[in-house]
Amino acid sequence: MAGKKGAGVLELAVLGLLHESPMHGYELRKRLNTLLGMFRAFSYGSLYPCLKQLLTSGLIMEDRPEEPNTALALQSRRSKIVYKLTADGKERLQQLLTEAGPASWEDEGFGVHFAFFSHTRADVRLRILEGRRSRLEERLESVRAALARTRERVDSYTLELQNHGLESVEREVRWLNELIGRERAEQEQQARSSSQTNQDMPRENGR
Amino acid sequence: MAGKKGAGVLELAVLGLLHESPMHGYELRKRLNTLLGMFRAFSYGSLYPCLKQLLTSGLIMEDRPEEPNTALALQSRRSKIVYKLTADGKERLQQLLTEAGPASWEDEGFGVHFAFFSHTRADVRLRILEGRRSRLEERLESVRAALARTRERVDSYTLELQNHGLESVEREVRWLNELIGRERAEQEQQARSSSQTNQDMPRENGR
DNA sequence: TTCGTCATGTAATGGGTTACATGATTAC
DNA sequence: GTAATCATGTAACCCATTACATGACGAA
Repeated sequence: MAGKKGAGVLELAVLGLLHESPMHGYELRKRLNTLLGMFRAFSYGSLYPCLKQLLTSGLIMEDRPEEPNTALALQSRRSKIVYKLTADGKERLQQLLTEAGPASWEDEGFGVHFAFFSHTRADVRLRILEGRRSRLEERLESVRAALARTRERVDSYTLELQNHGLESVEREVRWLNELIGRERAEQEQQARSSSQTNQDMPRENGR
Repeated sequence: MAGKKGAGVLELAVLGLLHESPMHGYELRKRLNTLLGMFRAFSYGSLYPCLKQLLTSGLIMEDRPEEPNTALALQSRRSKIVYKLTADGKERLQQLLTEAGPASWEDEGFGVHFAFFSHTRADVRLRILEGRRSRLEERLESVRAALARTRERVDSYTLELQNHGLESVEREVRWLNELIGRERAEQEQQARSSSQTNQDMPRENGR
């Protein structure tokens, strides 16, 4: 158990998708790439090794529905391999979904983490959104500073590029602001209704 | 000529920056990261090996300005190393700036290629912009198709993510449209003025 | 029966990061 | 004189890609 760094983004994505429903690799990859569509695309060369690794570490298992009545005794020669989560896998997924750190708000990971927000605790969601926002704001500030420093020394295409980048990020920040606002409103509403019924927020007992 | 794949994006970026003015590695990296600000950030761990490789392949050379009057006979112990392009390097840069292929319009390369558009031929610029646009439109189409297929089966966060991605890309397409429009207008104007004067005036009048 | 798609995999490679190690210069 | 920053470099590793190889299955 020492070391054994997970496959980063892919691990979460695979576990998350398999949690929604069991699947075989090929389909997994398609769902992956439509899910993340604009952000990333994985190839088989990374997916299958990842599945293999998850298998050997006991987070997923093969799940052959066994519908062999149809007179095919050896139907298993290079057929589909459907994977599903094990108990350990569910636990691992839960763990991944609970940590709100750089991995969850940097460029590589944010999309995937966001995609599974409906399985994520509300407070974690909020911290991830805020983390990403402040990350982007850092970037904005440093680029704006650089832009102010070098004003008039850059050619028009460079300027155009930096402006477009700036505007894109500003746009994402506005998007995050709106999401954060919604999350906060939701939390308040929940807090209100729970204080009404004299209950403190149940802190995610392990089910 | 056999093999010797260049260091991808970095090679172009380094050659391009050094073409504008000689620099040492540390400064190069800063300029690199402000130039590309929103898109990429390189670390020394990739920059210095790249410089080394460019050095050994003769595309850049050390350029010590030699201002040693100040009584420092051994001023060179671990001092700055300023690099500049060689003739080969300039040629290579020109070559890189002339090819309008996937490398120039895929996500990884587009920003860098665009950043040096002022050193790029007008027709190449146009083809790169159009290449990127059609690349993005492909992506839009496939995501929209997927979205239509799975409508109502996805949870709200996934939907939110996909929508945001979609809008981001649509926005970039609009940006590209405008740039392409400008480029075309410029080309037409140049064509017009050159046809106007091509009978009695020497062609090639630079401003 | 052949072609396109579904489906699973591996080996070689690649481009990059992190963490580390160290020296030089500047500001206080 | 010491801390921060400038400046150069390397080794170990990581995540993923490309290209390849193979096999099953349905439709023309």
